[in-house]
Amino acid sequence: MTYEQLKLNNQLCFRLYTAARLTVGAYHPYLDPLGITYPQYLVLLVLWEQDKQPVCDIAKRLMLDTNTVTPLLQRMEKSGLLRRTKGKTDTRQRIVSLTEKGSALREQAKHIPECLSANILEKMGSLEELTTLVPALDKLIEGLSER
Amino acid sequence: MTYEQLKLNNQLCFRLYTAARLTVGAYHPYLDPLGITYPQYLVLLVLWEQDKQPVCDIAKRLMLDTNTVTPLLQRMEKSGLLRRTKGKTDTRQRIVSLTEKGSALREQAKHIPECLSANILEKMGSLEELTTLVPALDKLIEGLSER
DNA sequence: TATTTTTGCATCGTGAACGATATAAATATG
DNA sequence: CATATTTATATCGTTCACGATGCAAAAATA
Repeated sequence: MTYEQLKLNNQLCFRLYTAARLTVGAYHPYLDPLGITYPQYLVLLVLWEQDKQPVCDIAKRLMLDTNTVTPLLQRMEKSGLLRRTKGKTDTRQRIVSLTEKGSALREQAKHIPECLSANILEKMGSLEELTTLVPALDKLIEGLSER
Repeated sequence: MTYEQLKLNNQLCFRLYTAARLTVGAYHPYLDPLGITYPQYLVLLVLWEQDKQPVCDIAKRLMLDTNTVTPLLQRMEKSGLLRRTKGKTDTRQRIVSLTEKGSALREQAKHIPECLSANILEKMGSLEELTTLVPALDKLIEGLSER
């Protein structure tokens, strides 16, 4: 019995960790001109789908905790992408809503997904294998996220 | 033509990003008792395979830059897991070698991969789908990492 | 050999992630 | 109604990830 399983190349998690890092990196050429980071882009995706959400709903959607999301939102408020107002029914809540600037970015971001697909397609030859990733990742995420 | 592609649920990268986070998180119960983080575990995996490597080789192996790896190694040196000595043939290099403590951790870490597999198996029912991830992730990583 | 370029490592600053902890408001329970 | 618990958010500290930059040693080139 050796240490075979302790070899880096046998580790699924390292692949996920690396693939995620590199994929986020592939967004840089498209997000830099908009002046936003990838996590900020994710927040915008959520708000573009539905504006005016409390912090906890955004956090749930991104599967992050508020201690990650709150500072993220504060930075985004500072850069004028959104506003954080006190909730009316529940005064503990902070309702996050897009500013004009935040809303307008949607139009500029519209083509990012296809740009990225094209980019990856060019580098990989085919997107076939990537689509097979989706259900497996979903199952993994579901398994690891249940309490 | 709508903003369909801008929906969070249609984003592969978000899945990768989330799956990676959650999987790293699944290591916590096993790494915390050893007093190391996941990136530190990765460094140890590399050094356990081959001791006494220059910083750049470790960085290459982990597909990270030295500006990430150097502080990581400095912290690990501080906690007594490794040493960083000046290279003899090439004095620019810093040769990283395991200490007694760093080497000894290997025995304790030996069962982590199978613990994690068992853990995930329990939560997902089957590991079948996960093995299909490996070749797709490898191809993605290769595509995104070429210069 | 002298000069240029590249390489290996380090430092700095910023933005995340996340554990731990705090606080006030809402809700549940006695 | 009073008290206990939960919930929504925030703050703090540590560790990463990474762009930008600096520096000295090695390698390449003139």
